[in-house]
Amino acid sequence: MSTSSSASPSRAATLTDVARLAGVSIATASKAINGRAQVRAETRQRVLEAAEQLSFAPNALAKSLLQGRTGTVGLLTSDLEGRFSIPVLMGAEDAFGAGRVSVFLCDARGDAIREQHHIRALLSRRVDGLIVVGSRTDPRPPLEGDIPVPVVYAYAPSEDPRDISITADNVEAGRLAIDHLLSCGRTRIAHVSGDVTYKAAKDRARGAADALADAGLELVGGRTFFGSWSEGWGRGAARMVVERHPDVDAFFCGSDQIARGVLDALRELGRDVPTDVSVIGFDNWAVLTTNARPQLTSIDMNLEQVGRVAAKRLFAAIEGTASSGIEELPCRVVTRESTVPNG
Amino acid sequence: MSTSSSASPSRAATLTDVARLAGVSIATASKAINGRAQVRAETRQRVLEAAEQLSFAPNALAKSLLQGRTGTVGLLTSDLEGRFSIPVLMGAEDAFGAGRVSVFLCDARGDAIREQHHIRALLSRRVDGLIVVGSRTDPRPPLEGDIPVPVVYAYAPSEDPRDISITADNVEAGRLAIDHLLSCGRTRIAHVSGDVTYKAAKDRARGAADALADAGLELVGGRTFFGSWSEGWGRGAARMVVERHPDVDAFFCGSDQIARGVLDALRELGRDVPTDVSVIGFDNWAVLTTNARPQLTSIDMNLEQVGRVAAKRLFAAIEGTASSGIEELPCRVVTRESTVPNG
DNA sequence: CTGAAAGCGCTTACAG
DNA sequence: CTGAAAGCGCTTACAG
Repeated sequence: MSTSSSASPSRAATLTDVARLAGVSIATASKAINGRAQVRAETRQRVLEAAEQLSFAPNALAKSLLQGRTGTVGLLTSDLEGRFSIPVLMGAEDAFGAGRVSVFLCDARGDAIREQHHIRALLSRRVDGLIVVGSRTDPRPPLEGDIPVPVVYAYAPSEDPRDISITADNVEAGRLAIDHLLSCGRTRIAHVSGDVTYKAAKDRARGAADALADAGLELVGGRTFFGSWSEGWGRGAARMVVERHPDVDAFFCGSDQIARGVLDALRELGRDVPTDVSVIGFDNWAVLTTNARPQLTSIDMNLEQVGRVAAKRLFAAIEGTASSGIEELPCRVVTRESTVPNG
Repeated sequence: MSTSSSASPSRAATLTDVARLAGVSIATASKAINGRAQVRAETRQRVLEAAEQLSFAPNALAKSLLQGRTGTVGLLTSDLEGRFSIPVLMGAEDAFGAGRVSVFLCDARGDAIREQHHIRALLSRRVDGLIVVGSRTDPRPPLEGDIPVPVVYAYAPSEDPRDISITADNVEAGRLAIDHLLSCGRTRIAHVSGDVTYKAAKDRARGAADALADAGLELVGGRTFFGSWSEGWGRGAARMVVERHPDVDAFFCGSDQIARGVLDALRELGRDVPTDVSVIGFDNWAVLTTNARPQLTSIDMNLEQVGRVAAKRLFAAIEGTASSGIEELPCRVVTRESTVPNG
């Protein structure tokens, strides 16, 4: 069907080419192609056929130059290999709509110089706006310098309350996790989490403590066990908790990696999940949750939704309808085999 | 330090603004800013100061329109959430250099219509070239239609030998894995891999068989055990292999997920890794390899390098220096605790 | 209904 | 060394 030969790319056709082939002026060709009313049907037909025949794709650069809008946005991240940027990016791409808005992706790799280079380049290319994605929920310094277009911060909010920031509600997520475990009939709940310097870790712990307090309970051990975001820490912490608090009946883990470690330790200690102990993870990272034994219940931060909302807010800001401040979006529980009601 | 207020974005300055402020013509301003020789030093200084003061960023759209080159490329993927696109993308971004070339990222989500929309949009934006990233090494149909710019296929090669494709050498990777196990003194080697419909799975198996044959050996069980790319399959396959072939002393796994399953099964069967049995995975996916017990030796496909080379080939093609055909890049062994020499 | 002309922001010969 | 003019590809009033 396709007779394409990528071996011999031809010069892109211009409106002048189309007009010439159709035997009209470029003004008329322009109107015909853009569906303006004042064109005779027969003429429009002739122009469209010429355009088709030449595979005419209107030069967006020329259009943008006239209209002062490019229909492009820049997406700045420092965490491409991490698992935060990608869902946000997909959500944003989704919200913009395929082809309507094009996204420049830039990874600064945590390097401030590199970030400056990228910002300069993006502004030169006249992006209509910028989305800045971070990998931690700790507020970050706003972009430096005079940015003549709207900026939205996704996942990692800006320190400046006048900026627009979209992130996940980690306090509420902590509550969700505990409420889920409570609804499974658990009351002796331990919270094993990661690096305490992360705001996300502290927020989840606070939400968990609040939810337990509301139920007249408290965490096993009286506090959150902070450590690192690793399976190894999960294993060690689980062993310690079981030894000191043999009546523990549930673990709320600060990440799926920690949860995997907890699951392994519990199996080796002869505690059945979910019969004896329920386990809930965090992040809902498929490669970890679906391969776990048993499959892992986890909290999903709906990062694609964060991206989608960020894109919408950016749109609104471009249109001049400015919101501002930090908007915290809800997380959700994804139930799998590691937690069951009244287990 | 930064007095920026992202709350009040100002209109982007133009060359006319700079020229006016410096008291020169826009032609002179242009020359001064672009380092052309024919400008008096004092004049140049004045122009540069004006530009600085106005945060002047030259309009790349206007420049591109003149020069017929945009300094942008499109990166088309269908596998953003997967683990193949991101490293390739990072490598490409790396090769292009921060700010010199900007990358439009488009995720088609496996939808042909969506892909067409993205291609149209990218061509409208006059990208200088296209990189198409796939998640499987099975050759894929080339992009449809008349693409007036060079295209490079990364990881997933094009079916058309006239196209430029860069991928990883999975046959050689199979040899590398076996050679590593042989050099650890292993001779009873099993190969547990994933979905047999993947060319990558078949290629790795072929390389493994070839390397063993060169050493006068063959795979334990006389063949590769194909299954799925999951931990569950790794666990089941390992149990089966150990039962039928108790003298097995090494596992070459088709993915790190499979390897994690194999490690778990071996531990539960009381086989020590790496003393009794060596295990090598594939993909070198950090979250799996570094959290494994013991840490997992794995094959790294150097996907960033694939991206870097793809970017270079695209550059060359844009400059008119066309290469063509499939270029297969070497993989490498990343040694960790799960394999040791003469264990 | 159709087309000549101006202009978006820039660069590049070409005069002065 | 400096500047007026043409032109990249398009759209949009404005005449005809």
